[in-house]
Amino acid sequence: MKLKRKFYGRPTLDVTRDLLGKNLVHYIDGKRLVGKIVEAEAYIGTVDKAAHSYNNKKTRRNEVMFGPPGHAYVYLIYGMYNCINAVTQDEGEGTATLIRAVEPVENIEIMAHNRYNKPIEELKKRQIFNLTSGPGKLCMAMGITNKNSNGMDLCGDTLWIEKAEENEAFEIVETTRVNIDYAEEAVHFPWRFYIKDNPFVSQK
DNA sequence: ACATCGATCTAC
DNA sequence: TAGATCGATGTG
Repeated sequence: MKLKRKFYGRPTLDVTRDLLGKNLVHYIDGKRLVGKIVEAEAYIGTVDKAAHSYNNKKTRRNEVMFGPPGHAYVYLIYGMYNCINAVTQDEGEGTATLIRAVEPVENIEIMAHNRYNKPIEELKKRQIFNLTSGPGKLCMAMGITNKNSNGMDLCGDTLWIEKAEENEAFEIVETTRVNIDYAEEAVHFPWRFYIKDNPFVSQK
């Protein structure tokens, strides 16, 4: 069942925690690419020096962050990778959740092709666990780019998040975020959440 | 117009 | 641990 806009229009930390165990779905070329969200981080612009939206700064890149909740903020990073966020809270607040890792659920063989250009049978075990275990990796595996997905309505029919049919119980780990060394005091905010012991959680 | 850099990943 | 790679951003 597809998450509704009301789900996203809540405090960012609640949304971030609650996204764990949900399925990210990209309907592309007539196929559902699906991954279970196992790691996510909150970015809360007003008080967060790690956020693109810090200090209420709107730019052409991050304007989607300031739009209504339930939309995808997808940006290009390091010239070659994409990262996907879900916009949260209320319009104008500049808050979002970065999806950092998923576990492949449907059409993993397409993800293998998107990542390694090889049939899945030829992948080594460590390559399987490397398919979607990071924000850039999962976007590559699921065919999500800044060009095709930035600003996409997550309540539409192309890119969305849905409740899984069933979920094993899991424990949530709450810790500090990754690769934001420049963010001064925000470095210490415990705004990274992941499913304990899940092998698709990103390293470090 | 131009220099800088990044919410990353891979290969060495 | 260094290098890839390029659009967005800030500065002049």
